[in-house]
Amino acid sequence: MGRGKIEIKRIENTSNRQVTYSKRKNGIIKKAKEITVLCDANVSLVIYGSSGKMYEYCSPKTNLIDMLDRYQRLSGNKLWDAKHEAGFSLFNLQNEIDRIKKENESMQIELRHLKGEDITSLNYEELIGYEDALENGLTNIREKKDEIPKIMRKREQVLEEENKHLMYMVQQTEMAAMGDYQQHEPFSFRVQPMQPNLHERM
Amino acid sequence: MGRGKIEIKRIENTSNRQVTYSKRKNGIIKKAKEITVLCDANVSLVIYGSSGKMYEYCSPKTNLIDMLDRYQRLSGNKLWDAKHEAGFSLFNLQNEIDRIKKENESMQIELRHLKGEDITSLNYEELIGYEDALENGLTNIREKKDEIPKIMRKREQVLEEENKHLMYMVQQTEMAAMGDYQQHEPFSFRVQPMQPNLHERM
DNA sequence: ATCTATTAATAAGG
DNA sequence: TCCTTATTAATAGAT
Repeated sequence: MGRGKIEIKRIENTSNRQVTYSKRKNGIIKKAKEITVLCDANVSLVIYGSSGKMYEYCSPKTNLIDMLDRYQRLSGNKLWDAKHEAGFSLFNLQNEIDRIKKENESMQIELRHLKGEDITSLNYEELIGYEDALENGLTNIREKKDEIPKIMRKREQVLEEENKHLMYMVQQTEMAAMGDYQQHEPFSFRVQPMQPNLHERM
Repeated sequence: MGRGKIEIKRIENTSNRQVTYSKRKNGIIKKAKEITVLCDANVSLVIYGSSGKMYEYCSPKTNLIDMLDRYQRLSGNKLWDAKHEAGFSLFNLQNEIDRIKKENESMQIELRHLKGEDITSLNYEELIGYEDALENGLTNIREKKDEIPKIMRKREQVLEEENKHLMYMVQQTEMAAMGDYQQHEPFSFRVQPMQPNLHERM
């Protein structure tokens, strides 16, 4: 439908392709809106081209979640498998959500168990397993915790030494200033810290 | 584009609406496929009408997850907010996924911390917190664990008593059978267990 | 972006 | 649903 017929294959001329993309994109969106109004249909449409900009349309009064739910209800996995060749993807998205939710749930349960909640349903072996895990965790945590006083002591020592060094520098500078009345900013030099990388977490 | 011009408003005649829906649906899907091929575009399209059947198209080599990711990257939340009036929904779905993923991640971290892994970044207060949680969990788990031998002993006792009772019943029955040679199935009665609901988990 | 010749979509009818 | 066809709508190429 234009000055000439075109074959449906990739338009090699970049600017022609861009122009056609823009025109046809608008056309599709218009059609989507029209079918929505004319036929009480629900449409969800997302387009992006090589330019990168993405456009979307979703008919009012619905959203993709509803559409997914509806799709799930209306089509079994078998139908889905049959349609897979089209490159459909909504199902994958739902699958991902399901997968994450399941993961979530099992982690929640494990967390509760580790905290000693909801453990009525656990058998002896499971209880032993959690006990071991907790003991192990406790050992690790306590090891780390007990390290901290040592680190603090070390840090204190380093700070003390740095302090001494600074005191010495200050004294030296004051002495120098005493002998030089031209000096207006007696303490303007930069003292390099002796241990600049002492940043262990506490 | 037809025998007459039509206004873009709901077609009240049901069968006309159905027919138009079907034709236009095919038209949109065709257009979607065409723009995909002609312009290297990516299109995701879902349609359903009042009939209930749902159709979808998604261009090859992409899927909705990729499209969502791309959308997220290309458009800030502000753009999203501005577009909200359209009834768009993909964002909601992505938000849900993000939310669950975040939840997931923080649980994974908490689990690792409880197991004493990746604790280098924890400060003293956090370490104390985990220590308390672990001690508490350990107490609960051990309490439950220690209950089990008691339950087992109790169950053993009950079984022993039940055994005695059964022995007695068997003796009685054998005696009765001795005095009655017509009896062909001497042990065919049902012995009721004394404590039918002893099903505590082990 | 706008124009317009031409093709494509489709409304109405069978 | 499919076919036909008159008519409108979309758009390819040019400006």
